[in-house]
Amino acid sequence: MVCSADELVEWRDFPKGLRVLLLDEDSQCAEEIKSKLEKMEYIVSTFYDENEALAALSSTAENFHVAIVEVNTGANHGSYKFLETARDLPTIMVSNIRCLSTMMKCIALGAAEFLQKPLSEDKLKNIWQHVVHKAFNAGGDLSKSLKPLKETVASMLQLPANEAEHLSLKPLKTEQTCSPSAENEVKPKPLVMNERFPAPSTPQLEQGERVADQGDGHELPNSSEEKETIAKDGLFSKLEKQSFSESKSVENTCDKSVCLDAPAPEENSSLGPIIGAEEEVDSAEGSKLEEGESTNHSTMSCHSRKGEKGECTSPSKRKKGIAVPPNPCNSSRKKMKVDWTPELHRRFVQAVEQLGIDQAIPSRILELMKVEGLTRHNVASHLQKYRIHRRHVLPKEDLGGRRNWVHREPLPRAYTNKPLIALPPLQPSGCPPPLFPVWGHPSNYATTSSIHGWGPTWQPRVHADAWGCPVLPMPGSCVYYPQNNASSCFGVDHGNDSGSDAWKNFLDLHPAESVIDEVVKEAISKPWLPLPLGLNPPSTDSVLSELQRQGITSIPPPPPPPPPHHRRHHHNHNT
DNA sequence: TGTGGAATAT
DNA sequence: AATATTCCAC
Repeated sequence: MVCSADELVEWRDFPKGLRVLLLDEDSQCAEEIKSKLEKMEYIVSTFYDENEALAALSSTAENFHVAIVEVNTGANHGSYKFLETARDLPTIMVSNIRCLSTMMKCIALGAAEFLQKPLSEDKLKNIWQHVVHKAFNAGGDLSKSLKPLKETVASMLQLPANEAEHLSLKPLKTEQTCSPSAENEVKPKPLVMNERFPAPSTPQLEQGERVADQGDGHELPNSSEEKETIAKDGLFSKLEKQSFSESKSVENTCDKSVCLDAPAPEENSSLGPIIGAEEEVDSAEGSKLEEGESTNHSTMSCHSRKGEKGECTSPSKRKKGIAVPPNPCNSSRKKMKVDWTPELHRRFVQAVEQLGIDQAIPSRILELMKVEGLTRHNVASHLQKYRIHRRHVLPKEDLGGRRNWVHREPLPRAYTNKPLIALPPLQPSGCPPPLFPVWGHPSNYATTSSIHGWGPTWQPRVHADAWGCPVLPMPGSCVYYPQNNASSCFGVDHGNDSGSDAWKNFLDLHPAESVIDEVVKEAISKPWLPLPLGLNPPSTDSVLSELQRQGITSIPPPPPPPPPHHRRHHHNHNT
């Protein structure tokens, strides 16, 4: 793995401070291992008796980051006991024996790895990987010693902690929970942490190493025995102390990200992929929103801001020059960018419909949407676009004489496509909708991001609302369009899916009632706008008759002609 | 103050 | 292009 100088500087004494619980009945052996570990600046606590070890563990569980336990065929049931007890401590089994079943058992019981003695320095040196792996892949029950570790590592990698959070274990799991029927099918490929932090032992060691029986190692960023002289605290020690005293190790993250980010494609080994996030660290107002919005990581993705590769700390960006201590914890957290997935958007549209286009204001929409973590700003922003789209697209389409949404060109495949996944019904008043999995990570659908349905080609079929995925008249359930199927919230996809013609027709002929409602409302409030049903000529008469047919007879006096909004104008406050 | 919205920034 | 931010009249 190629590391730049900066990187090396940053990580050179990385494993330093990692606390290792060493359990080996053979004191000789234990000493040996301990000595090696200490040479690498791991902090070792040796136990010759398993109960002792367990006792120590239970009293100060969080004091260890990793355990190395010796197994021998003999009376070692203890080893298993330890293994079974210390579940959340990454445990590496070591042994002289080569017994597949023993190995198997250890692994099955949760051992992080099974190493064959003798232990090479390389093997020992890299045990930190298990710690990191555990930190990022363990469930919610992260031991206290691992949490700070995780945060810091994430920080150093410019990986928003919260992102790391949901990337790790439970990542896009949500999907299953909310859409029971969403089986296997085309589910969005979850961006799992594993992809980023492959289990230490096996595959990921592409750098070659660590298969239980071979004893070799590879060079890691910290390949530095000679660096022992460095006075700096090891990362681990820093971590646990939570003494994020902005020691440069933290601040430098930016530079690091730069250098890590830059590397050639092929070299993106374990670190490569992780570093996707560059973002200026503006702690100040960043953290402001943080609390409020970061609450639901499951919903929002934390994208990094594009662009600014290197200038993470560009001073020019900071407001008022208020120097905020770069707390590693938030320093890497960014404002999250809401990804308006089809589901989220659908919710939005539904809320808008429910309120009526005229009553639809951010705060109310937000309320109706019941999406935890979503902010009024998010909604406002979306609403703005939504309105713009309506204003621009709808009328325009109308000009063509016939509505585009009437003649079906490219049929929004999302509505007709096979991978429809039924979701539990939306309860307008019920519990907040389960959040959807994928609005998470850019990388999840990087390839589809461009298709957000805004293109000129996009034509809602049922008018509904140009934008929206109309709420389909599916009794009791809605549809969720897996994001990876190249149709984002607007479900644009122009394939011809013959198999779903019936469905298409159904939709064409039976717009959802909510859609109709909306159409009616809009027709009432904005008679000057083209009638949306698309089935009628856009003449006033038609509109009126349609309305009457719907039982609506009272029509408010036409408000002054269009000029929609526009009030004061604006001066530039650019840059 | 806080909110809705348009204008702008990223 | 999609979102976030900023700005400003209420």
